[in-house]
Amino acid sequence: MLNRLGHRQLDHFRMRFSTRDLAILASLREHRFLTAQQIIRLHFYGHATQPAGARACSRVLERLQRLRTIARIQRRIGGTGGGSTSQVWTLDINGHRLLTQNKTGRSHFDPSLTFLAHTLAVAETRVTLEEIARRNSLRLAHVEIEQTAWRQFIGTGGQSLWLKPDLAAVLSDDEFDDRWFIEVDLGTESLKTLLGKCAVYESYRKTGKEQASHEVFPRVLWLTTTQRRADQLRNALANSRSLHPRLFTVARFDEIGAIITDQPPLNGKEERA
DNA sequence: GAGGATCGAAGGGGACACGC
DNA sequence: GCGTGTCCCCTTCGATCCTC
Repeated sequence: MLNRLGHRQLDHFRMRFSTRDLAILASLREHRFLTAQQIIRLHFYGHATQPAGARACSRVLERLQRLRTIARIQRRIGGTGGGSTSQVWTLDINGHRLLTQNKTGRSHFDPSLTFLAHTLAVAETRVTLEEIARRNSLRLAHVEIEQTAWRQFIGTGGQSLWLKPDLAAVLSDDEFDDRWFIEVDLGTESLKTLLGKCAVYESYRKTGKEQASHEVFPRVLWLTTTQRRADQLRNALANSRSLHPRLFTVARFDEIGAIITDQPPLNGKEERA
């Protein structure tokens, strides 16, 4: 295992890294944490068989770990079925330095289970969007994760407010762009909190700021883990008098494909010039 | 209900071939 | 020599079934 690399060593390794190596590091920087399974789905999907891709991925991750560009975190997130506990990876000290050119770099930390679960759920949504795009001849033209997706605006009272989507995405085909703000709900917050977030979306929509840049306001997709939770949120939105009824779509995680490919646009799809 | 047996999915390692 | 692709086999571990 290597220790922290010096500048010359960093340059040497940067030149030796393949495009895919750097893409894996970039994905880890973007999402902070990814399971091995998500890395396979993002970067090793073109192999003859799924196990071949998994094996190739495993070797690449081991190599990157030896160079201290990535690290395995101790905590594992369980899935369904035996052996499905997936290893969770994050950038290590040399990975940060390679990508950011900074002098110090930083080592990874062991996150709380709640934080990790939410971060991985957001990553899972992004990976799923990539797969939907591949399957439907679409392009995930633009994607912003958490902080990069946040929007600052001035509220009606003149106060500075932040809209904080978990993910902002643009799916494109030859003619149209579909814009989405996506919120990942793991059932850890109250319905009141969720409706509060919806109200922030409504306030932001009324500023016209997003429409001025892209002509349309993105549809807001709430992804929930259970049908019960989806129904509760849907009912709460329907009973609200202050929220635009067609602005919000609520669905379970496993419905995202149908929602993304079938959903009619809010104000008409944005046609590119 | 508790504990053991079995099943199945996924991870991991060895080996070989191939290309650069 | 090194990285990569593939196949094969073993191990691990949660879910499920079965027996008591």
